[in-house]
Amino acid sequence: MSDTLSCCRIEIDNDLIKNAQILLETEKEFLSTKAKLFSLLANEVRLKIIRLFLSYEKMCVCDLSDVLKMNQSPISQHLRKLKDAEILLNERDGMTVFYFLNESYRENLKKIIWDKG
Amino acid sequence: MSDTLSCCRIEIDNDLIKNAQILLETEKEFLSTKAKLFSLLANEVRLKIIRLFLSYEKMCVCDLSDVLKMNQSPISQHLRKLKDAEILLNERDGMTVFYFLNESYRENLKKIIWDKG
DNA sequence: TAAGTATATTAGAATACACTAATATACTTA
DNA sequence: TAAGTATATTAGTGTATTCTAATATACTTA
Repeated sequence: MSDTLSCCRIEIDNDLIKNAQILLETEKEFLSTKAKLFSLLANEVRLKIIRLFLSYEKMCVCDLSDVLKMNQSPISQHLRKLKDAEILLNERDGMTVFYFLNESYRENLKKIIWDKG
Repeated sequence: MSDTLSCCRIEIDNDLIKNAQILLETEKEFLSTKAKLFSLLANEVRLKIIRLFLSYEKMCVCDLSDVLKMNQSPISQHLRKLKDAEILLNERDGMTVFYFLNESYRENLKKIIWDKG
């Protein structure tokens, strides 16, 4: 896409175009980070997992596998993504690995998920 | 995936499993709807478009095409998705189609996009 | 009406995603 | 140490997403 205008309209507001570009440039990193967060929440299985951790403090992979009636492998893969994003943390207790919410995300996740809309 | 347990752990909390399943079943539609909303916000181009409409009342396809430096076709396609979800509305003025935010979504979108996290 | 403009739609290609199946790893216990 | 268990990882397949290129539609104006 070139930098030339996409149509030849007369009433083009060049200030609007310029200011809007500056706005997006200013918030570029922020919006990119947000989009990545939303893409994690966009998957129903991951959204369910997060929803569960808003009510249940700790769960192991088996618990989630049983609750969601899914094989262990995809559950592990989803947990990995949530852990990479630091939304979840985990700790090992013997053979069992317990996952739990990173508390610094709790309030924001509650708002994002629960607010009307 | 069968309904049988996914591991043979002793300390399984059957009440937790059952209650968690009931919780998800209760919120099933809600979570599914939310996941769809998040999938719209998960695309950087669409997130930028929504962000723009939080600051600029109305824009036509050309405006967005110029601001985002993208061809008209993908912009139209993204706008279609946002319109289908009723996040955006539009109105035609001659040859120009102006898009604008569905005001009933504004506060929620502001919260979702802007809150910390 | 004919030509021109803004927008919408479609087909197709490249990429990303989420699962299954198989296997690897880390830990426990006989 | 050997066998068993919970979790993690990987390869591969089917599906979904997002773009480009081409074309269709709706409107305007000469």
